[in-house]
Amino acid sequence: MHKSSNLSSIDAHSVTTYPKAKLQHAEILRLNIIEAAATIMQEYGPEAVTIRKVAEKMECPTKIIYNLFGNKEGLAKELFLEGCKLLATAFQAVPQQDDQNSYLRDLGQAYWEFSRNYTSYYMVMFGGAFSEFKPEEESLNAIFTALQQVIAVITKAIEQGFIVEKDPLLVVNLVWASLHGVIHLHLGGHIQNEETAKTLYDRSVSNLIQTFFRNDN
Amino acid sequence: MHKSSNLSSIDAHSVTTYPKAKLQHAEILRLNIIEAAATIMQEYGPEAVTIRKVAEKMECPTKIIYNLFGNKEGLAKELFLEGCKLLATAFQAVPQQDDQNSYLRDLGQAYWEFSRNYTSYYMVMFGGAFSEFKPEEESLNAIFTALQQVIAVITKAIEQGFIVEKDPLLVVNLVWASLHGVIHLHLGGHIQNEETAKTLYDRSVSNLIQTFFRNDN
DNA sequence: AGCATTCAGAAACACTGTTTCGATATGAAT
DNA sequence: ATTCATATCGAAACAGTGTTTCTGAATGCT
Repeated sequence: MHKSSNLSSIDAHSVTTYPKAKLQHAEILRLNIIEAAATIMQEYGPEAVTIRKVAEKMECPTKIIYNLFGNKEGLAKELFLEGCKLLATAFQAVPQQDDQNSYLRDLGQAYWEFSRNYTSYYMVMFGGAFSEFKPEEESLNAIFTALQQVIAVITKAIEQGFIVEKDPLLVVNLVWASLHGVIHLHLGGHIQNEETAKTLYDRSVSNLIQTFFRNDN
Repeated sequence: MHKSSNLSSIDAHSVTTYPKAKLQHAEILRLNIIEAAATIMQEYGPEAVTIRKVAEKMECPTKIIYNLFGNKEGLAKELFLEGCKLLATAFQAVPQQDDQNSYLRDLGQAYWEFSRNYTSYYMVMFGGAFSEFKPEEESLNAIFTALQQVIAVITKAIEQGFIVEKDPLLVVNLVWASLHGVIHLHLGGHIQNEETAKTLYDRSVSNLIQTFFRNDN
Protein backbone atom coordinates (compact mmCIF):
# COMPACT_ATOMS: atom_id res chain seq x y z
CA MET A 1 0.00 0.00 0.00
CA HIS A 2 1.00 3.62 -0.43
CA LYS A 3 2.93 2.61 -3.50
CA SER A 4 2.82 6.01 -5.17
CA SER A 5 3.61 8.08 -2.11
CA ASN A 6 7.33 7.46 -2.60
CA LEU A 7 7.15 8.56 -6.19
CA SER A 8 5.29 11.72 -5.41
CA SER A 9 7.80 12.70 -2.72
CA ILE A 10 10.76 12.60 -5.12
CA ASP A 11 10.35 16.21 -6.09
CA ALA A 12 7.62 18.37 -4.73
CA HIS A 13 8.29 21.53 -6.72
CA SER A 14 7.85 20.53 -10.39
CA VAL A 15 4.15 21.19 -10.26
CA THR A 16 3.44 21.14 -14.00
CA THR A 17 4.85 17.64 -14.54
CA TYR A 18 2.72 16.18 -11.83
CA PRO A 19 -0.54 15.80 -13.71
CA LYS A 20 1.36 14.58 -16.75
CA ALA A 21 3.10 11.85 -14.75
CA LYS A 22 -0.19 10.92 -13.27
CA LEU A 23 -1.87 10.79 -16.64
CA GLN A 24 0.95 8.64 -17.91
CA HIS A 25 0.43 6.38 -14.97
CA ALA A 26 -3.26 6.33 -15.66
CA GLU A 27 -2.60 5.55 -19.31
CA ILE A 28 -0.33 2.64 -18.40
CA LEU A 29 -2.90 1.39 -15.95
CA ARG A 30 -5.49 1.70 -18.67
CA LEU A 31 -3.46 -0.39 -21.08
CA ASN A 32 -2.74 -2.96 -18.40
CA ILE A 33 -6.44 -3.31 -17.70
CA ILE A 34 -7.20 -3.82 -21.38
CA GLU A 35 -4.43 -6.38 -21.57
CA ALA A 36 -5.78 -8.19 -18.52
CA ALA A 37 -9.26 -8.24 -20.03
CA ALA A 38 -7.86 -9.52 -23.32
CA THR A 39 -5.96 -12.28 -21.56
CA ILE A 40 -9.05 -13.47 -19.73
CA MET A 41 -11.08 -13.27 -22.92
CA GLN A 42 -8.67 -15.29 -25.02
CA GLU A 43 -8.27 -17.92 -22.33
CA TYR A 44 -11.85 -18.37 -21.16
CA GLY A 45 -13.95 -16.64 -23.81
CA PRO A 46 -15.74 -13.28 -23.95
CA GLU A 47 -18.46 -14.23 -21.47
CA ALA A 48 -15.75 -14.78 -18.82
CA VAL A 49 -14.73 -11.13 -19.04
CA THR A 50 -16.38 -9.55 -16.00
CA ILE A 51 -15.38 -6.32 -14.34
CA ARG A 52 -14.72 -8.15 -11.10
CA LYS A 53 -12.42 -10.75 -12.68
CA VAL A 54 -10.45 -8.06 -14.48
CA ALA A 55 -10.20 -6.06 -11.26
CA GLU A 56 -9.09 -9.17 -9.40
CA LYS A 57 -6.40 -9.88 -11.97
CA MET A 58 -5.25 -6.27 -11.70
CA GLU A 59 -5.52 -6.36 -7.90
CA CYS A 60 -7.51 -3.17 -7.92
CA PRO A 61 -11.08 -2.27 -6.97
CA THR A 62 -13.71 -2.26 -9.69
CA LYS A 63 -14.17 1.47 -9.25
CA ILE A 64 -10.91 2.18 -11.04
CA ILE A 65 -12.15 0.35 -14.12
CA TYR A 66 -15.35 2.35 -14.01
CA ASN A 67 -13.37 5.57 -13.62
CA LEU A 68 -11.24 4.74 -16.67
CA PHE A 69 -13.82 3.14 -18.96
CA GLY A 70 -17.15 4.41 -17.70
CA ASN A 71 -18.83 1.03 -17.84
CA LYS A 72 -18.38 -2.44 -19.22
CA GLU A 73 -19.33 -1.26 -22.68
CA GLY A 74 -16.32 1.07 -22.57
CA LEU A 75 -14.02 -1.83 -21.85
CA ALA A 76 -15.69 -3.91 -24.54
CA LYS A 77 -15.07 -1.14 -27.02
CA GLU A 78 -11.35 -1.26 -26.29
CA LEU A 79 -11.32 -5.00 -26.93
CA PHE A 80 -13.20 -4.33 -30.14
CA LEU A 81 -10.59 -1.79 -31.25
CA GLU A 82 -7.82 -4.15 -30.20
CA GLY A 83 -9.35 -6.82 -32.41
CA CYS A 84 -9.52 -4.38 -35.32
CA LYS A 85 -5.80 -3.77 -34.98
CA LEU A 86 -5.12 -7.50 -34.97
CA LEU A 87 -7.25 -7.98 -38.07
CA ALA A 88 -5.51 -5.09 -39.78
CA THR A 89 -2.16 -6.65 -38.96
CA ALA A 90 -3.32 -10.00 -40.29
CA PHE A 91 -4.37 -8.44 -43.59
CA GLN A 92 -1.15 -6.45 -43.82
CA ALA A 93 0.81 -9.66 -43.39
CA VAL A 94 -0.66 -11.04 -46.60
CA PRO A 95 1.90 -10.40 -49.36
CA GLN A 96 0.57 -8.14 -52.08
CA GLN A 97 0.26 -9.51 -55.57
CA ASP A 98 -0.28 -8.03 -58.97
CA ASP A 99 -2.93 -10.63 -59.61
CA GLN A 100 -5.88 -9.03 -57.79
CA ASN A 101 -7.88 -12.23 -58.11
CA SER A 102 -5.28 -14.29 -56.27
CA TYR A 103 -4.59 -11.51 -53.77
CA LEU A 104 -8.24 -11.28 -52.82
CA ARG A 105 -8.30 -15.05 -52.40
CA ASP A 106 -5.38 -14.83 -49.96
CA LEU A 107 -7.04 -12.02 -48.05
CA GLY A 108 -10.12 -14.21 -47.76
CA GLN A 109 -7.95 -16.99 -46.40
CA ALA A 110 -6.44 -14.56 -43.87
CA TYR A 111 -9.92 -13.55 -42.74
CA TRP A 112 -10.83 -17.18 -42.13
CA GLU A 113 -7.65 -17.77 -40.18
CA PHE A 114 -8.25 -14.65 -38.12
CA SER A 115 -11.63 -16.03 -37.10
CA ARG A 116 -9.91 -19.28 -36.10
CA ASN A 117 -6.91 -17.81 -34.28
CA TYR A 118 -8.79 -14.98 -32.59
CA THR A 119 -12.25 -16.42 -32.22
CA SER A 120 -13.03 -14.40 -29.10
CA TYR A 121 -12.02 -11.18 -30.79
CA TYR A 122 -14.08 -12.14 -33.82
CA MET A 123 -17.11 -12.77 -31.63
CA VAL A 124 -16.66 -9.42 -29.92
CA MET A 125 -16.23 -7.59 -33.19
CA PHE A 126 -18.79 -9.30 -35.39
CA GLY A 127 -20.59 -11.90 -33.31
CA GLY A 128 -22.22 -9.70 -30.71
CA ALA A 129 -20.41 -11.42 -27.84
CA PHE A 130 -20.93 -8.33 -25.68
CA SER A 131 -24.57 -7.67 -26.37
CA GLU A 132 -24.36 -4.35 -24.55
CA PHE A 133 -21.87 -3.09 -27.11
CA LYS A 134 -22.95 -1.84 -30.51
CA PRO A 135 -20.30 -0.30 -32.75
CA GLU A 136 -20.48 3.47 -32.94
CA GLU A 137 -18.62 5.73 -35.36
CA GLU A 138 -15.13 5.22 -34.02
CA SER A 139 -15.52 1.45 -34.00
CA LEU A 140 -16.98 1.44 -37.50
CA ASN A 141 -14.00 3.48 -38.65
CA ALA A 142 -11.68 0.95 -37.06
CA ILE A 143 -13.31 -1.81 -39.08
CA PHE A 144 -13.00 0.31 -42.17
CA THR A 145 -9.30 0.74 -41.47
CA ALA A 146 -8.86 -2.97 -40.85
CA LEU A 147 -10.53 -3.78 -44.16
CA GLN A 148 -8.31 -1.35 -46.02
CA GLN A 149 -6.39 -4.03 -47.92
CA VAL A 150 -9.63 -5.56 -49.12
CA ILE A 151 -11.01 -2.19 -50.12
CA ALA A 152 -7.77 -1.37 -51.92
CA VAL A 153 -7.60 -4.54 -53.95
CA ILE A 154 -11.23 -4.28 -55.02
CA THR A 155 -10.85 -0.61 -55.88
CA LYS A 156 -7.81 -1.43 -57.95
CA ALA A 157 -9.59 -4.28 -59.69
CA ILE A 158 -12.41 -1.91 -60.59
CA GLU A 159 -9.99 0.72 -61.85
CA GLN A 160 -8.21 -1.85 -63.96
CA GLY A 161 -11.51 -3.06 -65.35
CA PHE A 162 -11.42 -6.56 -63.90
CA ILE A 163 -14.56 -5.87 -61.90
CA VAL A 164 -17.56 -4.43 -63.70
CA GLU A 165 -19.37 -3.11 -60.65
CA LYS A 166 -18.50 0.52 -60.02
CA ASP A 167 -18.98 0.93 -56.27
CA PRO A 168 -16.04 -0.60 -54.34
CA LEU A 169 -17.78 -0.47 -50.98
CA LEU A 170 -20.77 -2.33 -52.34
CA VAL A 171 -18.52 -5.14 -53.50
CA VAL A 172 -16.55 -5.13 -50.26
CA ASN A 173 -19.73 -5.38 -48.22
CA LEU A 174 -21.09 -8.18 -50.37
CA VAL A 175 -17.88 -10.15 -50.02
CA TRP A 176 -17.59 -9.41 -46.32
CA ALA A 177 -21.20 -10.34 -45.57
CA SER A 178 -21.01 -13.63 -47.45
CA LEU A 179 -17.83 -14.75 -45.75
CA HIS A 180 -18.98 -13.52 -42.37
CA GLY A 181 -22.16 -15.50 -42.85
CA VAL A 182 -20.27 -18.77 -43.21
CA ILE A 183 -17.97 -18.04 -40.28
CA HIS A 184 -20.80 -16.92 -38.04
CA LEU A 185 -23.03 -19.88 -38.80
CA HIS A 186 -20.06 -22.07 -38.01
CA LEU A 187 -19.20 -20.33 -34.75
CA GLY A 188 -22.88 -20.31 -33.81
CA GLY A 189 -23.05 -24.08 -34.11
CA HIS A 190 -25.31 -24.19 -37.16
CA ILE A 191 -22.57 -25.65 -39.31
CA GLN A 192 -20.86 -27.80 -36.78
CA ASN A 193 -18.28 -29.65 -38.82
CA GLU A 194 -15.28 -27.42 -39.37
CA GLU A 195 -14.29 -29.11 -42.61
CA THR A 196 -17.76 -28.54 -43.98
CA ALA A 197 -17.56 -24.92 -42.93
CA LYS A 198 -14.17 -24.48 -44.56
CA THR A 199 -15.42 -26.09 -47.76
CA LEU A 200 -18.38 -23.70 -47.78
CA TYR A 201 -16.06 -20.80 -47.09
CA ASP A 202 -13.73 -21.66 -49.95
CA ARG A 203 -16.65 -22.13 -52.29
CA SER A 204 -18.03 -18.77 -51.21
CA VAL A 205 -14.71 -17.13 -51.97
CA SER A 206 -14.61 -18.78 -55.39
CA ASN A 207 -18.21 -17.87 -56.15
CA LEU A 208 -17.65 -14.25 -55.16
CA ILE A 209 -14.57 -13.95 -57.29
CA GLN A 210 -16.35 -15.58 -60.18
CA THR A 211 -19.27 -13.21 -59.73
CA PHE A 212 -17.31 -9.99 -59.60
CA PHE A 213 -14.28 -10.69 -61.72
CA ARG A 214 -15.37 -10.76 -65.33
CA ASN A 215 -13.78 -13.86 -66.80
CA ASP A 216 -12.66 -12.92 -70.28
CA ASN A 217 -13.54 -15.88 -72.46
CA MET B 1 -53.93 -19.40 -3.20
CA HIS B 2 -55.02 -23.06 -3.24
CA LYS B 3 -56.40 -22.52 -6.70
CA SER B 4 -56.19 -26.15 -7.75
CA SER B 5 -57.68 -27.65 -4.60
CA ASN B 6 -61.18 -27.01 -5.92
CA LEU B 7 -60.43 -28.73 -9.17
CA SER B 8 -58.93 -31.77 -7.52
CA SER B 9 -61.92 -32.18 -5.22
CA ILE B 10 -64.42 -32.42 -8.10
CA ASP B 11 -64.17 -36.18 -8.26
CA ALA B 12 -61.86 -38.16 -6.07
CA HIS B 13 -62.52 -41.64 -7.49
CA SER B 14 -61.41 -41.50 -11.16
CA VAL B 15 -57.87 -42.36 -10.25
CA THR B 16 -56.55 -43.19 -13.69
CA THR B 17 -57.53 -39.90 -15.25
CA TYR B 18 -55.79 -37.95 -12.57
CA PRO B 19 -52.20 -38.13 -13.84
CA LYS B 20 -53.42 -37.49 -17.36
CA ALA B 21 -55.29 -34.41 -16.26
CA LYS B 22 -52.26 -33.31 -14.37
CA LEU B 23 -50.00 -33.87 -17.33
CA GLN B 24 -52.42 -31.91 -19.47
CA HIS B 25 -52.36 -29.20 -16.90
CA ALA B 26 -48.58 -29.30 -16.88
CA GLU B 27 -48.53 -29.22 -20.65
CA ILE B 28 -50.84 -26.24 -20.76
CA LEU B 29 -48.77 -24.53 -18.11
CA ARG B 30 -45.69 -25.29 -20.17
CA LEU B 31 -47.19 -23.73 -23.26
CA ASN B 32 -48.35 -20.71 -21.30
CA ILE B 33 -44.85 -20.18 -19.97
CA ILE B 34 -43.40 -20.35 -23.47
CA GLU B 35 -46.03 -17.92 -24.66
CA ALA B 36 -45.27 -15.55 -21.80
CA ALA B 37 -41.55 -15.70 -22.58
CA ALA B 38 -42.27 -15.09 -26.26
CA THR B 39 -44.43 -12.10 -25.43
CA ILE B 40 -41.74 -10.53 -23.28
CA MET B 41 -39.13 -11.28 -25.94
CA GLN B 42 -41.05 -9.73 -28.80
CA GLU B 43 -41.93 -6.65 -26.78
CA TYR B 44 -38.64 -5.93 -25.03
CA GLY B 45 -36.09 -8.08 -26.85
CA PRO B 46 -34.37 -11.38 -26.01
CA GLU B 47 -32.18 -9.92 -23.26
CA ALA B 48 -35.32 -8.94 -21.35
CA VAL B 49 -36.35 -12.58 -21.08
CA THR B 50 -35.37 -13.53 -17.54
CA ILE B 51 -36.70 -16.44 -15.54
CA ARG B 52 -37.96 -14.06 -12.89
CA LYS B 53 -39.85 -11.84 -15.33
CA VAL B 54 -41.49 -14.84 -16.96
CA ALA B 55 -42.40 -16.21 -13.53
CA GLU B 56 -43.78 -12.85 -12.53
CA LYS B 57 -45.91 -12.68 -15.66
CA MET B 58 -47.15 -16.20 -14.95
CA GLU B 59 -47.63 -15.40 -11.26
CA CYS B 60 -45.74 -18.49 -10.30
CA PRO B 61 -42.44 -19.14 -8.54
CA THR B 62 -39.33 -19.59 -10.64
CA LYS B 63 -39.02 -23.15 -9.43
CA ILE B 64 -41.87 -24.27 -11.67
CA ILE B 65 -40.04 -23.01 -14.73
CA TYR B 66 -36.95 -24.90 -13.63
CA ASN B 67 -39.00 -28.01 -13.06
CA LEU B 68 -40.50 -27.81 -16.55
CA PHE B 69 -37.50 -26.61 -18.55
CA GLY B 70 -34.49 -27.55 -16.45
CA ASN B 71 -32.76 -24.22 -16.88
CA LYS B 72 -32.89 -21.09 -18.95
CA GLU B 73 -31.28 -22.86 -21.86
CA GLY B 74 -34.29 -25.20 -21.91
CA LEU B 75 -36.65 -22.26 -22.21
CA ALA B 76 -34.44 -20.67 -24.86
CA LYS B 77 -34.61 -23.88 -26.85
CA GLU B 78 -38.39 -23.70 -26.89
CA LEU B 79 -38.25 -20.14 -28.21
CA PHE B 80 -35.79 -21.35 -30.81
CA LEU B 81 -38.18 -24.13 -31.90
CA GLU B 82 -41.06 -21.65 -31.89
CA GLY B 83 -39.06 -19.42 -34.21
CA CYS B 84 -38.38 -22.34 -36.51
CA LYS B 85 -42.10 -22.96 -36.80
CA LEU B 86 -42.71 -19.31 -37.62
CA LEU B 87 -40.01 -19.37 -40.27
CA ALA B 88 -41.43 -22.57 -41.72
CA THR B 89 -44.84 -20.94 -41.87
CA ALA B 90 -43.37 -17.88 -43.56
CA PHE B 91 -41.73 -20.03 -46.23
CA GLN B 92 -44.88 -22.08 -46.72
CA ALA B 93 -46.84 -18.89 -47.28
CA VAL B 94 -44.74 -18.11 -50.36
CA PRO B 95 -46.72 -19.30 -53.39
CA GLN B 96 -44.91 -22.01 -55.30
CA GLN B 97 -43.92 -21.33 -58.86
CA ASP B 98 -42.74 -23.41 -61.75
CA ASP B 99 -39.96 -20.94 -62.34
CA GLN B 100 -37.46 -22.10 -59.70
CA ASN B 101 -35.37 -18.99 -60.20
CA SER B 102 -38.24 -16.67 -59.34
CA TYR B 103 -39.48 -18.94 -56.56
CA LEU B 104 -36.08 -18.92 -54.88
CA ARG B 105 -36.03 -15.14 -55.16
CA ASP B 106 -39.38 -14.94 -53.37
CA LEU B 107 -38.18 -17.30 -50.67
CA GLY B 108 -35.18 -15.05 -50.19
CA GLN B 109 -37.52 -12.10 -49.82
CA ALA B 110 -39.54 -14.02 -47.24
CA TYR B 111 -36.37 -14.75 -45.27
CA TRP B 112 -35.53 -11.05 -45.18
CA GLU B 113 -39.02 -10.17 -44.06
CA PHE B 114 -38.89 -12.82 -41.36
CA SER B 115 -35.75 -11.21 -39.98
CA ARG B 116 -37.57 -7.86 -39.97
CA ASN B 117 -40.89 -9.02 -38.54
CA TYR B 118 -39.46 -11.44 -36.00
CA THR B 119 -36.10 -9.90 -35.24
CA SER B 120 -35.98 -11.27 -31.71
CA TYR B 121 -36.70 -14.77 -32.93
CA TYR B 122 -34.06 -14.36 -35.61
CA MET B 123 -31.51 -13.27 -33.03
CA VAL B 124 -32.33 -16.25 -30.84
CA MET B 125 -32.17 -18.68 -33.75
CA PHE B 126 -29.19 -17.36 -35.67
CA GLY B 127 -27.78 -14.38 -33.81
CA GLY B 128 -26.74 -16.02 -30.57
CA ALA B 129 -29.03 -13.83 -28.49
CA PHE B 130 -29.02 -16.44 -25.74
CA SER B 131 -25.32 -17.14 -25.56
CA GLU B 132 -25.94 -20.07 -23.24
CA PHE B 133 -27.90 -21.84 -25.95
CA LYS B 134 -26.20 -23.69 -28.78
CA PRO B 135 -28.40 -25.68 -31.17
CA GLU B 136 -28.23 -29.42 -30.62
CA GLU B 137 -29.62 -32.12 -32.88
CA GLU B 138 -33.31 -31.43 -32.37
CA SER B 139 -32.87 -27.71 -32.98
CA LEU B 140 -30.75 -28.32 -36.05
CA ASN B 141 -33.48 -30.62 -37.37
CA ALA B 142 -36.02 -27.87 -36.76
CA ILE B 143 -33.98 -25.51 -38.90
CA PHE B 144 -33.71 -28.18 -41.55
CA THR B 145 -37.49 -28.54 -41.51
CA ALA B 146 -37.97 -24.78 -41.68
CA LEU B 147 -35.67 -24.58 -44.70
CA GLN B 148 -37.55 -27.36 -46.46
CA GLN B 149 -38.99 -25.13 -49.18
CA VAL B 150 -35.56 -23.80 -49.98
CA ILE B 151 -34.07 -27.27 -50.04
CA ALA B 152 -36.90 -28.47 -52.25
CA VAL B 153 -36.61 -25.75 -54.83
CA ILE B 154 -32.86 -26.15 -55.10
CA THR B 155 -33.13 -29.92 -55.30
CA LYS B 156 -35.70 -29.57 -58.05
CA ALA B 157 -33.55 -27.07 -59.92
CA ILE B 158 -30.65 -29.51 -59.78
CA GLU B 159 -32.81 -32.38 -60.97
CA GLN B 160 -34.10 -30.28 -63.83
CA GLY B 161 -30.57 -29.30 -64.76
CA PHE B 162 -30.88 -25.59 -64.03
CA ILE B 163 -28.21 -25.84 -61.36
CA VAL B 164 -24.95 -27.53 -62.24
CA GLU B 165 -23.80 -28.22 -58.70
CA LYS B 166 -24.84 -31.69 -57.59
CA ASP B 167 -25.10 -31.36 -53.80
CA PRO B 168 -28.33 -29.54 -52.82
CA LEU B 169 -27.29 -29.00 -49.20
CA LEU B 170 -24.06 -27.37 -50.28
CA VAL B 171 -25.99 -24.87 -52.36
CA VAL B 172 -28.55 -24.30 -49.63
CA ASN B 173 -25.83 -23.61 -47.08
CA LEU B 174 -24.02 -21.24 -49.42
CA VAL B 175 -27.20 -19.30 -50.07
CA TRP B 176 -28.22 -19.34 -46.44
CA ALA B 177 -24.81 -18.21 -45.18
CA SER B 178 -24.57 -15.33 -47.64
CA LEU B 179 -27.99 -13.98 -46.84
CA HIS B 180 -27.56 -14.53 -43.12
CA GLY B 181 -24.30 -12.61 -43.34
CA VAL B 182 -26.03 -9.51 -44.66
CA ILE B 183 -28.86 -9.72 -42.17
CA HIS B 184 -26.56 -10.34 -39.25
CA LEU B 185 -24.17 -7.53 -40.10
CA HIS B 186 -27.20 -5.28 -40.33
CA LEU B 187 -28.71 -6.41 -37.02
CA GLY B 188 -25.28 -6.17 -35.40
CA GLY B 189 -25.00 -2.53 -36.37
CA HIS B 190 -22.17 -2.96 -38.88
CA ILE B 191 -24.41 -1.97 -41.76
CA GLN B 192 -26.55 0.59 -40.06
CA ASN B 193 -28.65 1.96 -42.88
CA GLU B 194 -31.52 -0.39 -43.58
CA GLU B 195 -31.82 0.65 -47.20
CA THR B 196 -28.15 -0.11 -47.74
CA ALA B 197 -28.62 -3.48 -46.09
CA LYS B 198 -31.63 -4.27 -48.25
CA THR B 199 -29.74 -3.28 -51.38
CA LEU B 200 -26.90 -5.57 -50.37
CA TYR B 201 -29.36 -8.32 -49.61
CA ASP B 202 -31.06 -8.08 -52.98
CA ARG B 203 -27.73 -8.00 -54.76
CA SER B 204 -26.67 -11.08 -52.82
CA VAL B 205 -29.80 -12.89 -53.90
CA SER B 206 -29.19 -11.91 -57.51
CA ASN B 207 -25.54 -12.89 -57.38
CA LEU B 208 -26.33 -16.26 -55.84
CA ILE B 209 -28.96 -17.01 -58.44
CA GLN B 210 -26.61 -15.93 -61.18
CA THR B 211 -23.88 -18.12 -59.74
CA PHE B 212 -25.88 -21.29 -59.37
CA PHE B 213 -28.44 -21.08 -62.13
CA ARG B 214 -26.70 -21.67 -65.42
CA ASN B 215 -27.97 -18.93 -67.69
CA ASP B 216 -28.59 -20.48 -71.07
CA ASN B 217 -27.41 -17.91 -73.57
C1' DA C 1 -57.16 -43.59 6.70
C1' DG C 2 -52.47 -43.47 6.92
C1' DC C 3 -48.11 -43.06 4.86
C1' DA C 4 -44.49 -42.06 1.60
C1' DT C 5 -43.44 -39.23 -1.85
C1' DT C 6 -43.50 -35.47 -4.45
C1' DC C 7 -43.91 -30.84 -5.33
C1' DA C 8 -44.86 -25.84 -4.47
C1' DG C 9 -42.94 -21.59 -3.15
C1' DA C 10 -40.35 -18.56 -0.39
C1' DA C 11 -35.87 -17.67 0.75
C1' DA C 12 -31.02 -18.02 0.15
C1' DC C 13 -26.69 -18.46 -2.63
C1' DA C 14 -23.35 -17.04 -5.93
C1' DC C 15 -22.62 -14.18 -9.36
C1' DT C 16 -23.21 -10.07 -12.37
C1' DG C 17 -22.92 -4.54 -13.48
C1' DT C 18 -22.99 -0.40 -11.05
C1' DT C 19 -23.29 3.13 -7.31
C1' DT C 20 -22.74 4.98 -2.84
C1' DC C 21 -20.07 6.92 0.75
C1' DG C 22 -16.71 7.56 4.39
C1' DA C 23 -11.78 7.59 4.69
C1' DT C 24 -7.83 8.88 2.62
C1' DA C 25 -4.69 11.27 0.13
C1' DT C 26 -3.81 14.58 -3.02
C1' DG C 27 -3.17 19.64 -5.05
C1' DA C 28 -3.62 24.46 -4.17
C1' DA C 29 -3.65 28.64 -1.24
C1' DT C 30 -2.51 31.39 2.49
C1' DA D 1 4.33 24.86 6.18
C1' DT D 2 -0.21 24.42 7.41
C1' DT D 3 -4.65 24.50 6.07
C1' DC D 4 -8.46 23.76 3.15
C1' DA D 5 -10.89 21.96 -0.81
C1' DT D 6 -10.90 18.70 -4.01
C1' DA D 7 -10.37 14.37 -5.93
C1' DT D 8 -9.63 9.79 -5.57
C1' DC D 9 -9.66 5.28 -3.45
C1' DG D 10 -11.67 1.14 -2.05
C1' DA D 11 -14.81 -1.44 0.66
C1' DA D 12 -19.39 -2.17 1.00
C1' DA D 13 -24.01 -1.97 -0.58
C1' DC D 14 -27.71 -2.14 -4.23
C1' DA D 15 -30.34 -4.16 -7.82
C1' DG D 16 -30.67 -7.70 -10.79
C1' DT D 17 -29.44 -12.29 -12.77
C1' DG D 18 -29.48 -17.90 -12.92
C1' DT D 19 -29.95 -21.54 -9.81
C1' DT D 20 -30.46 -24.35 -5.51
C1' DT D 21 -32.08 -25.32 -0.78
C1' DC D 22 -35.35 -26.40 2.36
C1' DT D 23 -39.73 -26.64 4.80
C1' DG D 24 -44.56 -27.19 4.72
C1' DA D 25 -48.28 -28.84 2.21
C1' DA D 26 -50.71 -31.46 -1.01
C1' DT D 27 -50.62 -35.45 -3.73
C1' DG D 28 -51.06 -40.47 -4.92
C1' DC D 29 -50.63 -45.23 -3.39
C1' DT D 30 -51.50 -49.03 -0.07
